[in-house]
Amino acid sequence: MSQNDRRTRRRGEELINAIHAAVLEEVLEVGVGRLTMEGIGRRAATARTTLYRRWPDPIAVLLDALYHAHPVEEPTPGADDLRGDLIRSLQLMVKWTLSPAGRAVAAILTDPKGIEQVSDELVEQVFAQRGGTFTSTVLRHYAERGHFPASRITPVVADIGEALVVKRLLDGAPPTDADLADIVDQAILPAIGLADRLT
Amino acid sequence: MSQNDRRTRRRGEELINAIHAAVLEEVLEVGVGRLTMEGIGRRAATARTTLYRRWPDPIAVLLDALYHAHPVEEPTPGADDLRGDLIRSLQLMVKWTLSPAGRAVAAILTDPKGIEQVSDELVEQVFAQRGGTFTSTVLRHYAERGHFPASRITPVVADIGEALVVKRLLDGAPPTDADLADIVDQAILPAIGLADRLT
DNA sequence: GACTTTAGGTACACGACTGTAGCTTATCTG
DNA sequence: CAGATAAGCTACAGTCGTGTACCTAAAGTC
Repeated sequence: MSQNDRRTRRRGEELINAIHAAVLEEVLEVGVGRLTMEGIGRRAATARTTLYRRWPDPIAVLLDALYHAHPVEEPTPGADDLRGDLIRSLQLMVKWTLSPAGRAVAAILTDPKGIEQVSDELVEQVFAQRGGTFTSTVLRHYAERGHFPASRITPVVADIGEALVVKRLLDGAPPTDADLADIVDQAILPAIGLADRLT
Repeated sequence: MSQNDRRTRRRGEELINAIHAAVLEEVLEVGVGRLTMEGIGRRAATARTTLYRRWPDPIAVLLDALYHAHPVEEPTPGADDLRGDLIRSLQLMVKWTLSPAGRAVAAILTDPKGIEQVSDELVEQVFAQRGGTFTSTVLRHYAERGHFPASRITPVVADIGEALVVKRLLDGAPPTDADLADIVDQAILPAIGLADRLT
């Protein structure tokens, strides 16, 4: 080892974790389209050869990192607080979306060639939740308990919260808790017929 | 001219239009991050030197194309049909978003480095409309005429329609007219207190 | 301490894109 | 028709990423 002689040499899991972290950072900076083995290796401070021993191309590294990322937290509707639980479910969504894995998924979804490259299994595993899971879990829970008719949970209604959060994120301004409360009060609750606004 | 001897040689506007069209196609295929002078020139069937004579880099070509693209159609609220006008405004939005220019703007907005490269003037000119313009124009029109209180047009409410359309587009399924009607009936109208659903 | 595994490093040929220079020639203008 | 303009083409040196081969030495195993 000529220069840059690091005393310790990472192996196995430790090394792989570093590479996973590196690829997630890299994709945020350059986008899916410009991921390179070079860039990943540089950021993880490892040789390209090491990467090629395990993965055939940069996308494979990225998908592997996502596969091993922490799963999405599920909203768990509590006692008797529809409004609060909706807000909390959107908070979970925001939290996940701002995490490295969440932002990487967003990068793939918005890349022209992103989704084509993803295997079907991974789509199931990682991407399935992105849909209407967050608020609709909560909505179904309260509809079953008679707080409002289940027929109100149409595909459109199930997406309102997520859609508005996505819009805010695309606009570059992650929603605050107050924004989330507004979304619940001014969009979701009216849509299910529970307009408890005081206008 | 050695091989590929084209009888006609394009000049001026004709050539530039071809280049503009080429860059818009190119960005849809490869994304903002992978735009190259090579690719644009290849697609427009022109020499790279011709491109360099006019633009310093691929992004400049793209922005110039957007600058010269047809502007966004504005929704024009009609006589007395809030629901119909809302649907029409969303139809305009979908139409624009699916156009080459619209999709190119989306590509820039979702690119990690996309927005940074855009000059402020162009943001004003091209991107300003993307916000809540479509439905909120209609909403303001009818609020002024007393169909519902203007105080209902909060930032959240103004974004509901656009947000849901964006969500559908991100999911890869451009909304049909029936979808747009559902969005209006099940999300926008309830939010402004005009729940004319028959559930 | 010897042996296996595997990360780190160097080197190389290949291909894509860059930015510039310089030439040829089609097209437009007066 | 003559001259000016600008598009088309070729060439080239430089940069960056690719994928592979091959060597070295650190980290683990017995």
